Amino acid sequence: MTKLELTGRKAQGERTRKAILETAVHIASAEGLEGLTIGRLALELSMSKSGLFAHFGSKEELQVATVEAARAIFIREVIKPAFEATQGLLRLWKLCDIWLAYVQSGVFRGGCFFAAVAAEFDSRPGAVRDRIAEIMKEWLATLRNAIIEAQDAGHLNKDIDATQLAFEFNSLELGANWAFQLYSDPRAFKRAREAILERLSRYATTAGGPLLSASKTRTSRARG
Amino acid sequence: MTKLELTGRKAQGERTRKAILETAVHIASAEGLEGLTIGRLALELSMSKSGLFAHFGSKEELQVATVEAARAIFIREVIKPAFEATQGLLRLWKLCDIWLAYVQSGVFRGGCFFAAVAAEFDSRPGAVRDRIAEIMKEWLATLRNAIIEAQDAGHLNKDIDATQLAFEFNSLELGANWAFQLYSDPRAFKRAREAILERLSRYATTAGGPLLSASKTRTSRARG
DNA sequence: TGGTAAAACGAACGTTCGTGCTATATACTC
DNA sequence: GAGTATATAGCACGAACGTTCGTTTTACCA
Repeated sequence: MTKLELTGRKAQGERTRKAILETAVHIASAEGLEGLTIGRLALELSMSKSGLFAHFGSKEELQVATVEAARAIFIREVIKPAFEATQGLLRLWKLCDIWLAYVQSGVFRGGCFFAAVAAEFDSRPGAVRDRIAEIMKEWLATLRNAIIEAQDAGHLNKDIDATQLAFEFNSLELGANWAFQLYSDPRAFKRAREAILERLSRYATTAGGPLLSASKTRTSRARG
Repeated sequence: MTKLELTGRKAQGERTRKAILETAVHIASAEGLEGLTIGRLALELSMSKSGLFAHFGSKEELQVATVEAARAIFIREVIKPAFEATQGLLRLWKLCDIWLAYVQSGVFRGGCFFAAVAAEFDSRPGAVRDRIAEIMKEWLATLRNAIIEAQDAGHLNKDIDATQLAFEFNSLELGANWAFQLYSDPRAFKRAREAILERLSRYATTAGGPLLSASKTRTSRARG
């Protein structure tokens, strides 16, 4: 019930907090969670530093909240759409394809939020780093699960190592993000897709193959 | 001649500069080029901020010099050792294997220097970003060249796309670096090696195959 | 309409940042 | 040993950082 009420004394604060975090995610994806300064954030939102600060209590809390907000966006924009596909090879492919499309779309100036902040915090112990590591592990586990489900559905060869393949797909996605951010070259996404599809089709059973080629043309049409 | 003289009025300054940059590379690999502050650097080297600052003139120049120093280390520790191998499949494998071993060795607290600073500066235009992009392009070109040489030597199938394969290898290396920095899991290197070797052996001709298996056992023995 | 709690503000705190300016210490040349 | 260029130090600056404080505005409820 408390989640649904849009008015009330506490409602305005909640709305402001949401607006702050939305801007925070955008800034942080480009300038990092440390480059995300409270003054800069306040300026962008036309509010006072102190008024903004009161919503969080410390910079670290702001950073953690920003990470959490980015996770919600990621789930909404990538995970959920991919999970509309039926479990199996198609969903696995959708997870990768939508991830790449989302990064390429340029919704965030800095590309993948988590790739950016993971590199920033991987040598900086604390609550922020811990949460980032958890969330990226979630993502890796989601990939791995999708692989196993595709195996269980009979779409994918059963004797491939799901952890290994998830690692490879994740690496290719990170590689595409890296190349696009540094060279603005959209061919990086094509290369990542090609590499992923090559593996999928090589490991696909006769039952899984058709699923894949159907998805491939559909995606191309949507992008072209 | 000027390069060889180790004494002279200008010599001391050169030596200090070198010492500064060596420390700078270590700090920057972990805390980033922006987290690399002049005060912190001076403290670590037991010298004054202004005395240190005089060697560079601006923070940006210090950052560029640090990037240059990291490049020199990378060439000395990865490129040169790999180029001792004969041109062809072996050298290609060495480039990847030594890169992974170097990151795994933990010489830098923050893992691959360039992976770290590329993520930090990819949305920050300027001389630093430009130099980082150039150097990483050099690395990608080195990989691509090694692939083409392996093809020319008859070790590798001629109809594979060298640019595509270089992208995939680079991605797997970045992925291993990412996983190791975030989870301290050395299995990430094993996974990257496995993925690279799988591709190499699949694309290897009958002439190239033996080269690879010889190198594989040699590396395993060296690491065990 | 008056009371009240939440929300936002403005000003200031102590630090640290990069960057000047000026002076001193060092080491080489003549 | 005097002269000189180089290398380092000391000190101060303006700006920005995260954070705290007391106050004012806003919006709901009785």
